[in-house]
Amino acid sequence: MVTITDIAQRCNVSRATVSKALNGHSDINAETAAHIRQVAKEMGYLPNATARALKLGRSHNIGVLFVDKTSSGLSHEYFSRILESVKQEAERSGYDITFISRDIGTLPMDYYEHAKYRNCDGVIIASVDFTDPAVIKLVNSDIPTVTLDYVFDSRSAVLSDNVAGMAELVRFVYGKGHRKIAFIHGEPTSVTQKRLASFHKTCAELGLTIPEAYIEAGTFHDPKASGLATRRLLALKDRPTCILYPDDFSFIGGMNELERQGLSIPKDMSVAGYDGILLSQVLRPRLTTYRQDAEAMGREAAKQLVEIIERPKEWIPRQVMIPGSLLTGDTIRDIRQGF
Amino acid sequence: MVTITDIAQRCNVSRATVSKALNGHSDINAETAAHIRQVAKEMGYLPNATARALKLGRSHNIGVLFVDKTSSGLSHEYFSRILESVKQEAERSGYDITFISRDIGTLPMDYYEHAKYRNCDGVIIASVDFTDPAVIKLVNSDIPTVTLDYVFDSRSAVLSDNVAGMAELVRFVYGKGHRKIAFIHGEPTSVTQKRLASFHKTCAELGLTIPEAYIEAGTFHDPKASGLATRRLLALKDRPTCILYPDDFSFIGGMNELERQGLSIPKDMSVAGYDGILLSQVLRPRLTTYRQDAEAMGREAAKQLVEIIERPKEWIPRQVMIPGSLLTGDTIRDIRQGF
DNA sequence: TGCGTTTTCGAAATCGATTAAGTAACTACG
DNA sequence: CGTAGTTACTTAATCGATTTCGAAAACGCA
Repeated sequence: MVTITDIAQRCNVSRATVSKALNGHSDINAETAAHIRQVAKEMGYLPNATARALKLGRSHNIGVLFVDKTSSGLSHEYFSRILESVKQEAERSGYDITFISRDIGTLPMDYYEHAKYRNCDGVIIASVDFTDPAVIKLVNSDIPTVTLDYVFDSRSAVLSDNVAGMAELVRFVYGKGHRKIAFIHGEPTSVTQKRLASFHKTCAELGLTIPEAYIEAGTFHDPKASGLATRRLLALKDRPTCILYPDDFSFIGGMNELERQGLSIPKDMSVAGYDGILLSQVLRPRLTTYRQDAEAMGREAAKQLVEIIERPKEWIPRQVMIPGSLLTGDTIRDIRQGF
Repeated sequence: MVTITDIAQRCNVSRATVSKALNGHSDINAETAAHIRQVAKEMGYLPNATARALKLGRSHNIGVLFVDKTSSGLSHEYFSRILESVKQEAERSGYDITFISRDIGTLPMDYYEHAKYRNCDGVIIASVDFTDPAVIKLVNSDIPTVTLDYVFDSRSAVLSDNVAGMAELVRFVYGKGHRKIAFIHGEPTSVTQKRLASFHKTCAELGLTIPEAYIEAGTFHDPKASGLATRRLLALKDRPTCILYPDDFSFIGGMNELERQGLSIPKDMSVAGYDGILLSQVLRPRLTTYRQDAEAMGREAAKQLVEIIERPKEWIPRQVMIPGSLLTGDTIRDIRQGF
């Protein structure tokens, strides 16, 4: 590896001069600087990120904290899209991405310690149990963090607009004439809480009274749970005409159950998902769903974090709400009178 | 952050002694070492990975190279499973994972330069265009690499056993009485080449003559292409009784086309996928497919790489073949006489 | 006691880069 | 001409850890 010392010898200047020339300091003669840069290029010089990090106390490395659980980790398209987007935006600003987890090697570390150990300049947190003490410790530490879909006091967060999304979905369904709308929700997370509240609020605004039985507890990313919930809904005396699922993937369970009972979508039952993953748009009929803008979320999270890292003085914690968009699909039947 | 110097002062010993005590060198008195370790723990000492990396020339950081294309990057479950598995195994050995890409920040870098810049001890390469000069440069460099599903000379590789997988799939289908088996394959990659060759070889061994028209060119992870290929197959005078798809996800396109033509699976057409992603096993009927053991592949790749990094002398390039397993599913109809 | 050996620890160099402080040499100006 | 200011560069310290070499102390044995 060619180092700054090699260049210095070759140019008959000190290492300091090379460093300054390469970093564009003003106290180096323009010609000298140009020559040094030229030689550096010829020799194929690359700065050593490690040495730089040690000296500057900045690693230009961003940690990402995603859970490992198969259920909602990288296997979930929503999160893999976010990750990809975070990565791209971070790289545009000169940052690399490193995964943060517990227990690196034999030493037991918590998330904070791992991030410190790796000198991460900041951490992006998504898809974790936000009540985990280790997560809370990290968020309350000296390391800048940005969370996704969860707000911590005095910390920046990027949020998918679940309230608007659910409202839009319900209004769309209502617009197609549906009055009996069931909702299978996910685990009791803050996301679920928001969607549920928005569901109730929107229904109330529309003058709908939703029976208790139309609200079913399911699980994110779990077709089996959705299948069972669907079965319970179909067993009701007064069946809903439309079922909203926790997410697109778990809808598959509902799809199977409907098929099993000989009901066709959307003729006999209207359905909608949430997320707008690739699968939802290749199914036929195309699934009506609300697409979360994972790309924008990842991008925004990375931007926010870089901002905190590079301009800590002027930084003020912000919660950025990212809107999604309705994918109308073909799974909501129009049951208005006269249609 | 508490450094080795802090501990040294607190213990009234030199930094050298602390370092040695912490690393278990033999020239430190057992009691002294124990005391130092005790104090280090009390003070919450964590080694600085950056400083260590600079001095030792080893970063304990593994780069992973995945393409960014939406088609087959992280959004593909096969690769996200591999990544997760690589990460877990790497962490067990004390390594972290960093993404490698071109152009970090403003400086244009190729993969090799990026890996060098970050002092990666090794790189795991998957899901890329293996003919890309930048990839080839990396593979032929001084940086240890392990490739997935592709072999470079004098380099270690971990391979999914596509030959055995396809053979097993074909034999299973044959065992159910099918003689007219069509195969929609993916892009002309080495994986496709192997599956195709294995398909032909197995058919020959079974005494089957497969008409040219039964071999269709599709695209991985692309339901649309599979849908079109399916349509062409269904338009044949002498239709196949079974269609093998490039992968589980792209099968969705075939599923839609069959549905559109009023054909039911497996009554009117038998089908099989490849990969064994979650989706395949929540569909009803359950998809017959060959599950690639992505977890084992990621684990093995990480193990191999750590081996190269830590024991470069005794290392010999190896190609490890990872077997998968047939998921019989319910999409192959038994059409044997008398059944 | 004397000399070689072992044990235990420290001083100092090192990894590659950055930067504060210092130093020539040169310029400007009254 | 002398002083102040500018320009262009160097010296040396520094980041946090590791390691070679050396040295003092303790020990062993005749």
